[in-house]
Amino acid sequence: MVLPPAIAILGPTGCGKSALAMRIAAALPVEIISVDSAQVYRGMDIGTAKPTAAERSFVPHHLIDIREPEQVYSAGEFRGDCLNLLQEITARGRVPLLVGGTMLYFRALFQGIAPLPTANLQLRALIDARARIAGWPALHAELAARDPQSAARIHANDAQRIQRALEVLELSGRTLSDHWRSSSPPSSFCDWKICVLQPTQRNLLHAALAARLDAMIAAGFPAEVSKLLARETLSEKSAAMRLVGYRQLIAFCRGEETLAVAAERAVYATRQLAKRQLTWLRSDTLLPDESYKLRGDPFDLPTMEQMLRALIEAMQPA
RNA sequence: GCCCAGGUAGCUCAGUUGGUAGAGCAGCGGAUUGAAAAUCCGCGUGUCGUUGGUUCGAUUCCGACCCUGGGCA
Repeated sequence: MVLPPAIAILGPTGCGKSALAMRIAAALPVEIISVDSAQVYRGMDIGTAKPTAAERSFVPHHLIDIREPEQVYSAGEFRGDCLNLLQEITARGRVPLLVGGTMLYFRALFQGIAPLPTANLQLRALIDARARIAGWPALHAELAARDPQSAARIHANDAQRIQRALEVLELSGRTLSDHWRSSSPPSSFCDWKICVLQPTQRNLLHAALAARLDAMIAAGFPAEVSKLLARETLSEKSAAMRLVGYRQLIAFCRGEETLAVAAERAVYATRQLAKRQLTWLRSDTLLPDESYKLRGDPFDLPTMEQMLRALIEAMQPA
């Protein structure tokens, strides 16, 4: 599959991806596709650092506010939605600009993803119940008997992946490894420009993240969490309520912790998220070919200016 | 000034009946296929406050001093 020309910006949380995107939008006719598993949720604006109303009216944004917090979204759905949007935006004569930090979504787009059965909440509840009695290592042993390849790859403590592997077995009668063999092929994106924002000084990123959380709290983040907690349909175990910041502020909203302590733990969680994102950026399984990449340190302003100019020049219609 | 309790990893603390020490959190590295801001794995040398004494050997016992908290004046 050959994808139409596009620009992608990927980098850890809080490193200025959106700001760079807005500067590109000021110079090129783009539409933004959010590659962010948290910004899909309606009503979760402050804590997910969603683009402002002004930014969203200045340039069209896609894949933001497409789910209620009770619902789920997935890498597979993202791939489908994104491929459709790439076609539509290109047909409108504009350039798709992908911006985000959910690296699994980027990989699903760049490398393809196997056509697997979708999540089945009933079946998951069933597997959870069995795990409570027998323990996850026992279910891992069961997986080892039915799908040795996946069991060898998945750690006995990794409940989430053991559950998924068993779920796929039950729903399709085939092993995960078997599905992977019929994986959709990697896309070809030779006309793409991929900007990788990779901070070289971790302390600068950490300072930016702490400052950003303070700003979020000043902007009413705790009230946003309270409002979500008041929804009777929303479980604290749901994916949305486990998001960085939200999960930690719940303790404050229930009066179990001071704001200072909850905020400190939220900053820890944010730093750990950024670290995992940086691990993805260093991995060579994310993008197949180094040649499409423009790498830069977002805290090194001259480098960023240079990158921006090179990018706009490259995408300028001939 | 006197009395008491402390001083051990970046933080909170455990421990060593004398053979130079380990948890949680933080941090760092890695994995990552419909929950991915999720989930999981790996990584622990630090003047054991300082200094003298006893001892083959002291972070541990004894003395002095310094610092912190509490109490009494």
